[in-house]
Amino acid sequence: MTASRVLRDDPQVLPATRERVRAAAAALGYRPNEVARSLRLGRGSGLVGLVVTNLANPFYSRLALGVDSVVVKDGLKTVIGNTGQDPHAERELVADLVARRVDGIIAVPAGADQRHLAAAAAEGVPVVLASRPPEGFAADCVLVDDFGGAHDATARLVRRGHRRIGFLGSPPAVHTGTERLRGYAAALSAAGLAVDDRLVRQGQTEPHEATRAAADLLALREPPTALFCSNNRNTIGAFRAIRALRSSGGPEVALAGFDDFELADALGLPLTLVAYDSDELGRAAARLLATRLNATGPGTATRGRPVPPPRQVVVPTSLVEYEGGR
Amino acid sequence: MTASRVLRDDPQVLPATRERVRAAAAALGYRPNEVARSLRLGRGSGLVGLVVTNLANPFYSRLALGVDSVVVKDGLKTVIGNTGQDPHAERELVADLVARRVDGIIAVPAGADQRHLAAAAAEGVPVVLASRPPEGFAADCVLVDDFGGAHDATARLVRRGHRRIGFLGSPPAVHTGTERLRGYAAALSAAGLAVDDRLVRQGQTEPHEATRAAADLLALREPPTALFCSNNRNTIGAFRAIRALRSSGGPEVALAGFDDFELADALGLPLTLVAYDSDELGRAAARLLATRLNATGPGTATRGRPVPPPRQVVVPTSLVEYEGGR
DNA sequence: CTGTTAGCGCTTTCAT
DNA sequence: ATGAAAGCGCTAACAG
Repeated sequence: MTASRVLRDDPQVLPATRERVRAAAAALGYRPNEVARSLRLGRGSGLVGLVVTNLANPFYSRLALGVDSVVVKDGLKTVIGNTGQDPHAERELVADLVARRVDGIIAVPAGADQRHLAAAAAEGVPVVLASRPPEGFAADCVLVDDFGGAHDATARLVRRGHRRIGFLGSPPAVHTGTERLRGYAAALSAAGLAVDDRLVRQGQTEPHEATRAAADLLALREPPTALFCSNNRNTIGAFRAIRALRSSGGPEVALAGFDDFELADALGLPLTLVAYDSDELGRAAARLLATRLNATGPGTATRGRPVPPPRQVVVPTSLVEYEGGR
Repeated sequence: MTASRVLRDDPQVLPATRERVRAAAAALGYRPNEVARSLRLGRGSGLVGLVVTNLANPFYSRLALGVDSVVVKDGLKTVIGNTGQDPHAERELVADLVARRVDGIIAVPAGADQRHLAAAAAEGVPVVLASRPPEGFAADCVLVDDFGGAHDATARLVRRGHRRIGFLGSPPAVHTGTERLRGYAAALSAAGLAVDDRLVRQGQTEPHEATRAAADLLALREPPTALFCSNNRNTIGAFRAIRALRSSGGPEVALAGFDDFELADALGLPLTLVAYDSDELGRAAARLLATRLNATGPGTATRGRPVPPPRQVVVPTSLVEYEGGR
């Protein structure tokens, strides 16, 4: 018992005793069992669950890093679950995190169905959404200015004289993709241009799929003179198609896309990118979670205390130009 | 009690009762508390700790993905801890993972001091090292063929006629860096060339540092005609220095490096890279851990049963050539 | 087949 | 300032 007090820095211990305990603990290499602690304390396990679709995508790894940097400061740890786009895996993962009594969940849901997250929230596990808004339940969330960023990038292409601008994006179920499509469409409308469905290709998740889709667009009878891509996977894929076209003597095609990425300056092609701080996205999500944990007390369902209303943070975007000169 | 049995799929339950329990559980949205389970079972927490220095480096995120893909199949989860090169943070992290009773730890230690990992292993938590061999204690490990890969890449530069080849690498404390330096040196020796210390720069961790170091080498009175870099951060940094030199009318400098990376084919510069399957590195590490968990039983210190000897897996490398044509 | 007892390692409460 | 008792949610071992 006294040992327990010492190791928790309870002041109610005689300094001499404390030292003896400390010495003994050190000698034995003793560390308290965190599993037993969290069981007794009734709080969560001191873990924050992070649910992403693909850690290999730098967007998600930066996000994870941002989350972890804040989470660690609160003495918690991050459990990363990778779902690989599989909705079933995501459901299982979330349920398991809840069973493990994580203190909170930060998720970038893959699809539109968020009932599993709603269930987690209902069981008293605070949920923060990153990059997608909550659907059908209340939760904090951190968004990127998808609409604005896409709008600005597209508008810039228009201002440079492009009238036929293709769109490459993720599957329609992904919120960011559709928001960015909206931004693209709005910029066209504002310029008095119609959205030509034949120039819109949604559904590419990996660069090679995007290369294929871009090549399709560029092979049309009336091909676009510029492409706007809704994420880094599509931009990289489209880049390869454009480069191939150019090296086979075809016309220059302008390229713009959402997400900045490493080596974007080195591709030998002018490139307009919508940049934002993806670490900050993670940090902001973790901060929202921390606030909520402080407000409601970790682990327990809201016990009487007033629940703060859901908050939403929007991370701003900016346009970056890469000259592509060599 | 009966409920407990049902939810554990214990066959000793009347089918009718089982259904009633299942129905009740579903109705209540009941899920067993994993924290309590692991406390009672005495096993670990069903978590595998992964310790890396920088998740934003694609090498580590791929590794993490590989680890997770295998770990999940065994019904476990991965806790990722990012240490940001800080040895102190790494010590704390490992101690904390042990206190959380993770079933095992997979680590890519940042420095040469591995006493914290040895301590974890001594407490009965199986440790698997990735990309560095254990120092001063027994543990399974997965290595890349650092020496061979570096040797082959350097030899190829030599065969192309280069006689002054610079080396850019990580701090000397990093095992891979020194092994790769050895491979570089061996290839030079084999060709009758001496290692010129003025052409060796160790210590760069981030691309911008590598750019600086490469620029230094290229500004020497007798500059190298080729550079070999011991990891992707250095290769990318060196690339920028070489590109800058070229665009200011300087000579062409050949570039080779360890680690393949996305867009390496798109840099407009010929590039020789040492490629290997970094997902496989993670998967292999996780498999080693799984084997050991099956052998010793999770959580408990080796209780009498014979402990299998440490195993070592080496992931092979291959050379990849990127033409860099535009 | 189902229920009772006991205890995993810790901490809160209540003595002393 | 220290210790004894009880219990967090679960399950192994033993009844019934």
